[in-house]
Amino acid sequence: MNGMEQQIQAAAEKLFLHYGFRKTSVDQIAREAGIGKGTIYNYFRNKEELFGSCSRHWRNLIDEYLHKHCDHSLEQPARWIQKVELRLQFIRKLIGPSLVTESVMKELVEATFLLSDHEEELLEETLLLVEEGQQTGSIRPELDKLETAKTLLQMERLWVPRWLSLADWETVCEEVKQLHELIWYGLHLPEQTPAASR
Amino acid sequence: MNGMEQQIQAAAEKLFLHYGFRKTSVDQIAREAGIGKGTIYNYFRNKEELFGSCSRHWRNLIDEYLHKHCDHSLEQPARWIQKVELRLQFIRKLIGPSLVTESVMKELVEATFLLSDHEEELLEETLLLVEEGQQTGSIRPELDKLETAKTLLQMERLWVPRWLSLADWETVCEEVKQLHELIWYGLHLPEQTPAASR
Amino acid sequence: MNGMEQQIQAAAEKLFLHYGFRKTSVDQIAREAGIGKGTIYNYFRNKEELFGSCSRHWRNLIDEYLHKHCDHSLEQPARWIQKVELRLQFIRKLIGPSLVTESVMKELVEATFLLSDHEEELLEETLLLVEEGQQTGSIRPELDKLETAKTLLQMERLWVPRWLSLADWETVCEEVKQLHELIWYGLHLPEQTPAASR
Amino acid sequence: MNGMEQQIQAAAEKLFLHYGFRKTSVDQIAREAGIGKGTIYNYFRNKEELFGSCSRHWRNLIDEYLHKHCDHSLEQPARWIQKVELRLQFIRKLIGPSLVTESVMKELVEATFLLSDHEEELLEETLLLVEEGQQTGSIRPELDKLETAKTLLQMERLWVPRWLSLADWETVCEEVKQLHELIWYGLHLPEQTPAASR
DNA sequence: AATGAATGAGTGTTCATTCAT
DNA sequence: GATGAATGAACACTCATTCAT
Repeated sequence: MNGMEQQIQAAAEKLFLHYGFRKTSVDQIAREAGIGKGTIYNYFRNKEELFGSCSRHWRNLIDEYLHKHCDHSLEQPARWIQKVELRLQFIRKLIGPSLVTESVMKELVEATFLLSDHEEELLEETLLLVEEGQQTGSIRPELDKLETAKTLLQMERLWVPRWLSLADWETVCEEVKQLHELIWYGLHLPEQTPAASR
Repeated sequence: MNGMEQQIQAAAEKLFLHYGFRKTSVDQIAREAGIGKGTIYNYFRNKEELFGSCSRHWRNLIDEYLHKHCDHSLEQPARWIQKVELRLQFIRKLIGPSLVTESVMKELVEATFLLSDHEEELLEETLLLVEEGQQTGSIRPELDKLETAKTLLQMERLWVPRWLSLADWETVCEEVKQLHELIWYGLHLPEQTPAASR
Repeated sequence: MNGMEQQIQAAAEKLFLHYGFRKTSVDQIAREAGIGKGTIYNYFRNKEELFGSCSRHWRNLIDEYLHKHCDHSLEQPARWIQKVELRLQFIRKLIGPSLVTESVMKELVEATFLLSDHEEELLEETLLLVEEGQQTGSIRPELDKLETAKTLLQMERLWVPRWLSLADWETVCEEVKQLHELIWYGLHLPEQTPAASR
Repeated sequence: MNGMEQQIQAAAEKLFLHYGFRKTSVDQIAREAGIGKGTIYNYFRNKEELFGSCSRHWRNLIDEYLHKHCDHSLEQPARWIQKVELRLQFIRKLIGPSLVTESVMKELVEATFLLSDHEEELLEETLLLVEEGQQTGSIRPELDKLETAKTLLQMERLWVPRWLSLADWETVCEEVKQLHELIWYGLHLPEQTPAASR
């Protein structure tokens, strides 16, 4: 990836992160990058592909960031919560201090999550988490592994745009904690354990 | 609200429900309503406001429907699940038999849930639900009422568009059940009750 | 057809006749008509349809003109030649005094000739001409009617753009005469009548 | 003409013959030639001039081919017909087995025929043909040599693109035959020879 | 009040040509 | 001489909004 491609992508990322895919025009990107409009099309087949490239970049950055900052000694569910928070933190950094609407966030999260080659990977990862939890006795063994993993993944995917659109980081942390407590321990009083939920 | 206003809104609702906000043009609405395009602007400041009015109407319809069909004798969490399912059912009815994409659904759900004047009301309702659960002993007393209610509300809001966009009603019910089981009983093994979750 | 539609079409015709379809932009037409670009699309689905409407108009004008000016008392081949000349004359009037390139002319002639509903009509007309010639003894009876008619039609279609692109009307008439003399009497010396043409 | 110039032109010819002038991009040509885009502009002022050069080349090739294959012992009009067919045959070879649209053909034929410096030459050639016909008694002596030659030349020029765009070679031959029969013997019954056509 | 014709800024994309290296 | 990245004018088409009638 040469300098110009990076220059274009940098401009595109900045604008996509602030205005989303639809509300960012190719003209805007060219202007932001300080280049001619046609130049963009020397590096990217079209607007969608440019966005795709940005998404992939974001995903990679997130992966790196998580890899670097995850504390693998943490027990579940703390480790999972940590991961969610790190992810959120990083995307926030990516966006910078300016505000972003929830709908823009949805576009972005969908983009980074929905990369088809990534989806399976994410699911696998979540599946491992569930299995580990069941082996170490922290997750109920009667839960269907795959279904549970899918639900957890979907859950995060649904919440992330909201969290990213909240201005106040403390509120975000509060919500993350709240949600995971709920997911982990449930609403019910423990003594009312179901005989067999499935 | 006079007849013309209703006529416009009825046409708008029909189209918004099928094609979403963006893919419904003002021309289409006028044509559907059998009136001139300009007339719409005598009753609604712009397209967005018209959509807002539709959203409010849908919300009211849903409220009525829930009020009519809720079985108040049900215990928690069955009652909550029932409510979610009723809501889904009703929106499905509203849309009719034709298929709707997930993105259209997101627009709709966001619209009906995000009405700022509605949010509080919904929260209050959910709060009552939590309090009741705690009083009857089905929800852990140590959970913060408000935070829990917020989380539950948000949860539904996030999942609903997904559920509405699934073609197969059985899959929907499966997912609803799955999610609520999770929320209710949590992931963890009951014997590992947290000493103090907050 | 109301005034605005005429206004648009008039502007479009003027420009199409001078610059051809491809080199006339929708912006240009709007500017020429003194209206907004979008207005054009209220009356014509797209640029092609607008061109189609122009073509149809031209064809009708030509038909009218021919109908009015044809001297039906003329014998063949004088009558056919007259028709060709009248057609040329009229298109010239349509275009006005300015010069037009041959390629533009080709576009135009193709457009007016190739209107699918018109093609058959033209062929039929030419066929009648051939039949009449054969009956009155002015056209060789051994010629295949249909093939001959097709050839004649094709011939005119191929020559017209050339004639229309010539600046000098006298040259045009000379060429028309020349061609038709050729077609009528052929190159060969009459005494060498073919026993069998091949 | 050095090697690079030839290399460029070869690539250009190949592409122009398949896709026509407009649908062949300079990028394509450079890629086909395996050189940089800018290099083309070191040898040809612009795309049009490059096309002109290609046209001139084709013309020369055709001339050579005709020179080599013409059977000079043939009588008129058979010789002229032969020439037309040879020309068509060669252009077909030039293009190769792939299909080409009529519009591409028009571009090509126009290009090869319209080269202004070539026109005179072609005319001269045709003139000789007419003169010879008149001397040998196969062409009516009262016809104006120059005018007749011009008409014949133009005739071929106009028909060739059509013939080249027909997929079926038999149909082509049929049409060629049909046209030349017409040109040679005319439509009229020989006994009605005009006293003085001019 | 009702109209709907008119608007024009905005969209993504193409490609012949230029020019710094 | 050779390069190919950079260019930007040009293209057809859309649609929420306005405003004269």
